[in-house]
Amino acid sequence: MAVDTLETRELRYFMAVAEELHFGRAAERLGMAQPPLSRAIQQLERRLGVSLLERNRRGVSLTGAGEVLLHEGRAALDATTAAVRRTRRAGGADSPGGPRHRLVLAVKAAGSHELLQKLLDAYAAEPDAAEIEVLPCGICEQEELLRDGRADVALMHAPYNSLAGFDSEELQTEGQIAILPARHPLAARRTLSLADVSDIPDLPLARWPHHGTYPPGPGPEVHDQTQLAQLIALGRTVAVLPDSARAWLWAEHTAVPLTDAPPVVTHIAWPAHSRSLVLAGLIRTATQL
Amino acid sequence: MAVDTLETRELRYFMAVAEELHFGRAAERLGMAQPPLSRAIQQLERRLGVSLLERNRRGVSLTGAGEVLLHEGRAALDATTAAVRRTRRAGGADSPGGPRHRLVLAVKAAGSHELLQKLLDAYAAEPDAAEIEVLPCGICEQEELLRDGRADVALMHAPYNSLAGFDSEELQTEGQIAILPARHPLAARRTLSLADVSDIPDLPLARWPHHGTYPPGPGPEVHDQTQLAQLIALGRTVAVLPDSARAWLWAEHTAVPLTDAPPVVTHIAWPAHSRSLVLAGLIRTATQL
DNA sequence: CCCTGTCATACCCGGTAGGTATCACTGAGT
DNA sequence: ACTCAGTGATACCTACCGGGTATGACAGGG
Repeated sequence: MAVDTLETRELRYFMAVAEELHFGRAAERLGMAQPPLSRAIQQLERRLGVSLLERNRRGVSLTGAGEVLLHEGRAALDATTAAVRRTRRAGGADSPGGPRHRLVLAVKAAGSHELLQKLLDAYAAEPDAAEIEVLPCGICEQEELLRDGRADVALMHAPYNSLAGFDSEELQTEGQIAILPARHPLAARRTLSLADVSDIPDLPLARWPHHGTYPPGPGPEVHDQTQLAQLIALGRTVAVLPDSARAWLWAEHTAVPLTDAPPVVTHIAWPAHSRSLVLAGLIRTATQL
Repeated sequence: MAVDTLETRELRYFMAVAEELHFGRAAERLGMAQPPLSRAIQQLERRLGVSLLERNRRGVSLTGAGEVLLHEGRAALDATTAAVRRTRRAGGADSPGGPRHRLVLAVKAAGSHELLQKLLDAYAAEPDAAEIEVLPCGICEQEELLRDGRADVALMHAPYNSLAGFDSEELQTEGQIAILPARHPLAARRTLSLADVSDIPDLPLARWPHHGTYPPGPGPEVHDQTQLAQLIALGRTVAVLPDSARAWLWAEHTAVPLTDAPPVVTHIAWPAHSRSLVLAGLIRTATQL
């Protein structure tokens, strides 16, 4: 093999070891025996001319170069699986007499429902509209879905989502509100500040998972809107959300505008290298809403 | 092999065929015989369950899925070679007693020389400064260098460079000037508009290569600043450039501010997934200039 | 009608990825 | 201190498959 190539297989092997930090478990995860895995990693290190793993007594740790390959390799593997997924999708819909591409649009479940509705309606009215599959997902998951090709385009919400690495267009800006139990004293206020709601002794701020982990804090951990709504209704927590959350308020909830919360900007985002005409049509529709 | 994997080798093979649209030439480029290449592509198509190439009599053309794989595969291959390059760099400098990472900074040759100088000086004064290798490159080449890992960070100039797919911070904004032959009548003006300089019959606008190709137009094709300077001095062309180009004007040149040209914004840009501490240090220095 | 250019098929060979058995080493527990 | 459990490395074997050569099938062009 050429000395400066890196096969997908080798990369998968290395990622498994780098994540498990244990050859045996990594081999098990890969569905193979440990010795060939050890050998494969050694060959990889020899070919790259770089030491990737520190074999200590009792376990394995990453060298500096190993850390780099862990990060860069993740991006490369994601790009590869994205290529497979998007090619398969393009091929499956590639019927004769006009390619009927289908786009997968990732949206935070129940986020900006109104905007999504308007977008889908407007796009469906376009003359050469493709089929749009809506893929609901958790917070922050859009980025991963775009990167590994499970989605082609996403609605994202700055500053909750990071637009880094994607192309995007701004769609709408909204203020944020605090959603409180209606019986709480603060619910009577006309406006609130972030400081007001972040330090209520009997009403700690709810915590959402961010890239799989919850930020530290006293508040309850919630992972969907229903859980959150219930906890607020029960007077156990308070949440800060974009204006459009008013659409699903319960009777036991009160929404109070926040004066100093950063505005939430909804973007339509897609992988920067996309060149699909279908995607371009959807983006055009979205920006003209 | 698992049915949903795509080996780097297969991707390289497909890219060669997709670009050459000819199995024989592609095989030659890959340094192999044609039959195994044909077979490899067939296996790939079978495993993906998608037809990638249309084998017409007398040649080959891409199907829709093939077009998608050509684009997505390019990104995936770039990400893979980037992983190798960056890992090698990290490993080479990984001497005991403190990793001495080295960053590669891509800059448009002779672009914003003053800013670059300030940045390098300021960064070198930092307590834990790494070594910065400056990689001069042609117009628009920064993006490619960042994508395939030959560079870690770049100075880019919106709107000439596209920041799509990268993280970036704004460093400076400057106006644009027209650089004319000093003896030309328009050189006497205090200011000019874009319309003034884009339609001078005897002085067509010079054309720079953009991603390898020249835009159409009557002006001369130039690919470096010296060529351009000479053609202007000879009274053959006019150019629109950022303010900082005043630094290298010749005696035979006259710079006239443009009133309606879009401002040029210099950014420092890096791959969105970068997590390197060394890079973070350089970026911090840059934004505090 | 042959000849040329193109991609596909048939067949063979060698390298190598992967399996099993085992070794070498080290830390923990008694 | 000795053993034992757990780790990664080594040795060796096998089977698969990636790659080569020879050739076929087919279409256009002179």
